[in-house]
Amino acid sequence: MEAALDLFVRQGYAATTLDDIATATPVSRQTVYNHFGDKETLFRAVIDTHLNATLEALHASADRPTTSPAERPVDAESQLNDLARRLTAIFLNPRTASLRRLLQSEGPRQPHLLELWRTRVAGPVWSEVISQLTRLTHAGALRIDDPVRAASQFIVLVTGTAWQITEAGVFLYPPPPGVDGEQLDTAVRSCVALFVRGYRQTTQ
Amino acid sequence: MEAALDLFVRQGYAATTLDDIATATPVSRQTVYNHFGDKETLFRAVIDTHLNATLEALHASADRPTTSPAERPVDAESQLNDLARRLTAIFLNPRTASLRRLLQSEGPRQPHLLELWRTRVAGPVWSEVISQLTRLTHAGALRIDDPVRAASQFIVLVTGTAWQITEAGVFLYPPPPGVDGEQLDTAVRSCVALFVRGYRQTTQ
DNA sequence: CTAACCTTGGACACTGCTGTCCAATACTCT
DNA sequence: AGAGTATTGGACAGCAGTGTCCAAGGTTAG
Repeated sequence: MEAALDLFVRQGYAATTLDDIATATPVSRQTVYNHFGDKETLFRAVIDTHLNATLEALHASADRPTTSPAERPVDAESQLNDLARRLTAIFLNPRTASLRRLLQSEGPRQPHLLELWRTRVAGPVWSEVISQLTRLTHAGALRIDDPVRAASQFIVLVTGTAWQITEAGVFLYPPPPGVDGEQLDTAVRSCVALFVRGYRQTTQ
Repeated sequence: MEAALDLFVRQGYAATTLDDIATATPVSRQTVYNHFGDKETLFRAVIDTHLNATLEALHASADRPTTSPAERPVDAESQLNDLARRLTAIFLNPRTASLRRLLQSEGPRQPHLLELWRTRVAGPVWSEVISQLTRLTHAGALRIDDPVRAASQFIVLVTGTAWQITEAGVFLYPPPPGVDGEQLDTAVRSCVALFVRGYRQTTQ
């Protein structure tokens, strides 16, 4: 299954043959047909499986931080750094990243898959960011008029930067810089710092 | 040619047949073969053509703002708003957007195309942003220690927001909101405002 | 008008992929 | 060990797409 996902991601649905999958896998082509009957069905099963795995990882990650609630000092920057770290972790998780790429290339022809992604993955992430930001605003640590917009900016900053540094190679100027965890961390932290500075004193 | 680009973008290279292209086009399949001889050659020609068009548009856009040089008041926010507007214009230009999507899906198998994009499109954009930021820093309007990082953040904020609002549909929570020029403009301006607030007083 | 050239559509060989069938083999469970 | 089940590889039909060929029209220029 991971092999299938990998091939679909790297070569696209149309260009991936069942022979490719079979040879990259401990099972034979015939067995694949026995199980799924169809290339299309296999494809959906692959997506489904990995989407569910992503969802579980997401929920597991969502449960963790709630354990240390609002009692601790409202240091906006450090809290947002935590949030940003979680965001990048989700974003860069190999499974999630592959799934994202696959949906991006093959999604337009699978609208219900996009819908699933939106409601089950993007939705929770957004609402978590929004709720954290409003909480920090109510606590007086930030001053945010439009939490949705601020959340959008936060997400764009953090994930965009993570994307740039890792998969970046594709479009950005400094050619593939060799993924460096430390470098990524400081870059993300710098984004959070920018965000906090921008939303600390003055209003929109 | 536009039709071919469109089909390649929407269906991917492998899934697009020459019959598709021929029927979407005023010429016949045979004529396509007479001109290009090969599907692969056609593909490269398509990319090449549109990449050159993108380059021309880019240079045309790059020439314009240089005409009003550094004499005018150093109002960081308005100048960066101009820059951001140009960035989004380039980013959302239909030709450029299609090309970007195509390179993203089909790029890994065409490394030299990626190289071209990097050096001829991404490179100039980055260096322009960097030079503007350093200029504003020297003029005392901003305080930026690491212009490359700041440029990265600026680009991520602006283009990421533009992407979210337009093509977004794909991944983000609020489903396709119907592209609204005004809405986009205020969102981008809000990003610039955030950036300026973040880089105005303090350092990092 | 005529000659050279280009386009068109239809036919076609060839290739590679999907999906099926089957007989041989390996595995599992009791 | 033995019955039932799953897996394997090989062969194969059907299909779709690429690239070629060609003969019939169209177009352009002298």
